[in-house]
Amino acid sequence: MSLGTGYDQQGCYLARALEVVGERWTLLIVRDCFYGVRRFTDLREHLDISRAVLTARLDTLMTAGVLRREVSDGHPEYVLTEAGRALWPVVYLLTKWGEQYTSGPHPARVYSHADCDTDVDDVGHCASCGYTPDPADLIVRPGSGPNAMRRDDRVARALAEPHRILTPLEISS
Amino acid sequence: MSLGTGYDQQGCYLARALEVVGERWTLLIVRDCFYGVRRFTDLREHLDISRAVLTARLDTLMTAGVLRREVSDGHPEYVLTEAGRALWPVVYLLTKWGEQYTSGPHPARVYSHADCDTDVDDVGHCASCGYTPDPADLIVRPGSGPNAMRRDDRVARALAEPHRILTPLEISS
DNA sequence: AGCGTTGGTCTGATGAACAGACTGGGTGTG
DNA sequence: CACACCCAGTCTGTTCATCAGACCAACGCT
Repeated sequence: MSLGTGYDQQGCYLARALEVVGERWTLLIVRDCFYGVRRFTDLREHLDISRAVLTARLDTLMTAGVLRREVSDGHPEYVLTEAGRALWPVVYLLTKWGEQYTSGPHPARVYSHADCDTDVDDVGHCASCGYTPDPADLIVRPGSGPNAMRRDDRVARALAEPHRILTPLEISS
Repeated sequence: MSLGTGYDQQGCYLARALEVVGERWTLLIVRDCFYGVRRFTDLREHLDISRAVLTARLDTLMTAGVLRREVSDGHPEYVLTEAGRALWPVVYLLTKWGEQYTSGPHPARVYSHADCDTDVDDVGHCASCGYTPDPADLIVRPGSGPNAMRRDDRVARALAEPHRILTPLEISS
């Protein structure tokens, strides 16, 4: 996509957005970045995605301005830009939609507002504070349902602990 | 997808949601359904999608419970179910994201609350009523920017008039 | 110098999407 | 009735994307 084979409706911004985040794997990569995954190998291992495709996706996300590549102590890290962080509501709502409308009522992960320790609702609103917190002010933790923690890789194990969104995840080597 | 080649992370509801609405064309089809497009040929013509792929997508959307097929006066019509209508916030937010973060600041379409005639904001909220209206209570109209109305098919012409979302679109033959 | 880890690229096989031809049922029209 | 036309698909051969897995270069460690 994005090379002329895209949705050819230049007037429509939904089509434009989908050229960036509508390809296979892309939104899952973005979600992992929100969870604090930043390294090539960690993304690859957690998503079970081929190296070539991951490289391609990171490239389109970078040229679209969703991710930025930062080299810290020799290793590249992929971090969300402003445009990338603006995708949080989309990721959150789609996850909630999947929870409600694809079989199984047990949330795989629960999100709470760090400032007041209240779980946010289906649209990301914090009832006790009366507003919708930034993703950076949310804590993810695994839910209690049987669907929690199906995978068992280094990233999934790190996410077994409550973790603040948008902060780097500590991944055991 | 959905035939075993899907994202193989059963614990994650985002992945589940993407198996339904994450394929190429799917969300554009859903958006057109919100706009009141209901017939095979109209979808095909407006989206410039191949017949085979449109058939496949309608099938997965129906088995996922997003669309329902209703035969009225001999012709099948595809209408959004409850689960399908629940996708409105996702469609709306992604469109707004595309507007903000892919070049070009001119909204292709503008959405207003039918009850009070106020344009809704970037998260779909109506400032004068103080809540977020249902999609069925919104009116779409083309924006004034240069990006409005690039296409010129029967559906695009019908959408040149202000139109209430989720009501069938009158398409000239 | 040799080995492991990280972050990739390259290659051949498989699967999905595309354009365009074809089909089959219903609907007017002469 | 015969005929054309429209609508909603299916079928086919080609092109393009994805996949698994091999390969490779840079760096660090011992």
